[in-house]
Amino acid sequence: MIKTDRRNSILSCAEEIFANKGYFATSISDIIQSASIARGTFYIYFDSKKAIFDALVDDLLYLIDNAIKRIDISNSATEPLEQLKDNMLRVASVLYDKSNLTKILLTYAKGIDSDFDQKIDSFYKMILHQIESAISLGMEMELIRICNPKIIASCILGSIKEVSHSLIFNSYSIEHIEEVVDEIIQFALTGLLIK
Amino acid sequence: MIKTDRRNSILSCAEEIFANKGYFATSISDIIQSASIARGTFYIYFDSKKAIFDALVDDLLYLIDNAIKRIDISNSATEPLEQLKDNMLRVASVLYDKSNLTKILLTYAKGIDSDFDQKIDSFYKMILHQIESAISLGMEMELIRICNPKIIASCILGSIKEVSHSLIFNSYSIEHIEEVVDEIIQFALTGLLIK
Amino acid sequence: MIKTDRRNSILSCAEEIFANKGYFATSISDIIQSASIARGTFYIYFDSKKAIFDALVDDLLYLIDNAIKRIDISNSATEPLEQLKDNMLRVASVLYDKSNLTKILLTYAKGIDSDFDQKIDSFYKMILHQIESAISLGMEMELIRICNPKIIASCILGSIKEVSHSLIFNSYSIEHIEEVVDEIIQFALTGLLIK
Amino acid sequence: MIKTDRRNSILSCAEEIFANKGYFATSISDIIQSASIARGTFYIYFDSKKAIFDALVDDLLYLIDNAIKRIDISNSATEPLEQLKDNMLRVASVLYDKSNLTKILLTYAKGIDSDFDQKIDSFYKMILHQIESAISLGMEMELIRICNPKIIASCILGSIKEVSHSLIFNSYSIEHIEEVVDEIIQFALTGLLIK
DNA sequence: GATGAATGAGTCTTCATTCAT
DNA sequence: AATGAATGAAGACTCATTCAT
Repeated sequence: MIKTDRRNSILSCAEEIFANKGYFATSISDIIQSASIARGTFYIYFDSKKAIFDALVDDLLYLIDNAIKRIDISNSATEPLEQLKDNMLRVASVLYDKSNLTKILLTYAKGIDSDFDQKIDSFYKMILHQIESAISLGMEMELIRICNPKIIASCILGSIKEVSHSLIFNSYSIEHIEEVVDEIIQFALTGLLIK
Repeated sequence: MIKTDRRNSILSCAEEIFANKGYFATSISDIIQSASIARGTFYIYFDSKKAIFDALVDDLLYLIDNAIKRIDISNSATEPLEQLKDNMLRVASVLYDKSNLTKILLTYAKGIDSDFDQKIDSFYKMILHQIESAISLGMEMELIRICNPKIIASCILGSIKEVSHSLIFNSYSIEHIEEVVDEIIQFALTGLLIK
Repeated sequence: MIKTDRRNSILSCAEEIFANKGYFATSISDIIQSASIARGTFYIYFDSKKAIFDALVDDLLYLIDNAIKRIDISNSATEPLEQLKDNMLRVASVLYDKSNLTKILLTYAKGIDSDFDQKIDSFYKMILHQIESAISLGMEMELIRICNPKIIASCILGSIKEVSHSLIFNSYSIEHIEEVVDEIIQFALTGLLIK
Repeated sequence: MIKTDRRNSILSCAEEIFANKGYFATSISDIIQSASIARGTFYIYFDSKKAIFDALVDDLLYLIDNAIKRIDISNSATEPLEQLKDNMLRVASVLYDKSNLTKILLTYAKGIDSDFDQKIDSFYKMILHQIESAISLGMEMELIRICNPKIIASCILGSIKEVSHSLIFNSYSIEHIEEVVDEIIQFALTGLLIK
């Protein structure tokens, strides 16, 4: 088997197992059994259990990061709201496509490795920071009411995480995604009260 | 030492360590060292590592559960919104008081034990269900606009989780809590757009 | 079993096995089997395979070091030659007593650990340095002919090592030791030629 | 590449690595990387790791063996002492030329393989025996004083080993070799005492 | 002849749990 | 009740060797 293919095959087996059992409950034995390879073969492709987990998480973080485009507020651009929705749809599509990786990310918990903990932390901080900036900008442009951008950014990130969690662990089908994104945006923009 | 006191002392040591290192990175050695007891003593009070973790999480789940009162819509009661805010403040106060337990709950990850995974899952499902019911009720009473209660319930739970996460891991002081709760409620009720 | 006893028992089993099979061919399994303990028990007493080997070698180096007394050339002291012989007898007695440790030391080879390699190296350098100093002093005192002290120090150390090797691996009995020491001293002092 | 050349190229790479890292710390990976060959290629030329090590050591043992000529005591021959010195110079020259092999031999330790251990052992025993015979002969010819030939043979072998060790690991230059050999011979013949 | 992906036996090490004192 | 020495199952990782291409 070609090296790249084998590597991908191992990655994909590991992905599924990590997603279902979590990092600690997953053993190298689980992975090599699922990938039908020998113990040593695993270590040709990955330096350690940590390393393969890292590779998987990196993949997803990279994809999410790339799915988010900075909102362009020049007049020539499409409506900021439209761009926001596009961003969310792109992210949603990544999370949906890579639902196992998303499970891993959403149920990731401290304690594997401090470098690793920090990487995840930094990633979420970066996302929070982007949301916060967007809110602050909206406030300056008087599109968004006065609020505490830090708290609201957390609300928005939390909403996305939790909804994703709900959907992925209840295996929603892709068709509903746009509806879901709309619902979240609507909620964030206008709240729940009847006007 | 009285049995209950010793048990509590072990619990409280374990709580702090679990909160800071996570379940897997915490060893029985860590706990008995911090509690200044012998290895055997630990097993007099708790059946296993799982058991003490379970006891800790149960504590918090119980407190949170008790902090949430079903909203009373009889005329004699206070405003539903006021009741909602009181609920959130009570929960916030529990989370704040038991910040170590909250850390444990917020960074809990799959893989300790399937019974355990399910317990956490059920707990959140129950919370989601309560929020969902409240929203549905609000819709019936025409206080709340037409929306998908499942999704919105996730948004609200996610908001609360993520904001709590933010606050606890950045050690906010208790004084701000009411402000934070207000901000979340305001966000959920009226959204972000300027009217 | 008392901790110290157990530790010593493990040490002594390991000593024999290391002496006979060498560091690499000795496995932890060999040691625990010989000591009749469980795998985990070994690690209560020693951090690693390296660590127990280190402890053993340290023991011997310490004993050898202590057996060597600096030669006192004040008039009040016994003859330097007598002191030299006493030193050699004391060292010989240590090597004989701890013949397994001596086997380990004499057949030690690079490659276990660079820190470790250096420790052995330093030890021998220190011994060489002491011999060299003694020779230089003898030259100054005009007891010893002009020679290259570095080379001669190596000859003397080499003689001692090789003779020890011969004796230990052919299990000589202790009674001959004084005769052997005398022979070496005689050799070093007057050489082989008939005058 | 011609078969012999490739074989030699592998041998020479292995030689250097074994010399610097020792047998156990040297992996097949180290060798094939240094020799720029594929893993399988190594096994075309050598049956195993042991086998290549064996080949290297054999080389040196053969050269040393050949450098030593039995001392001819017929009247027509040169002085026995001159012959002795020639022997030592020839051996020294081999050790110097093949300093990596010499490093390997000098730091060889038990545990690779019992056949192998025995081969080294036998080699040294053979050398010891030759020295011992020469001494005994010298005693019969009344050139050498009465002594214990076994012990003295060990002293001489040990001296040569240790001095070689010193020189090789401190990278002496070839010019000093004759001086060193003279020093050792002088030491062995006349000892250290001022007459 | 050459390659290098694959193998799997073998090692070290960890740690939750037990139990005699 | 308390102790802590002992346990051993289980896990991660290494590396000499093989073999299909």
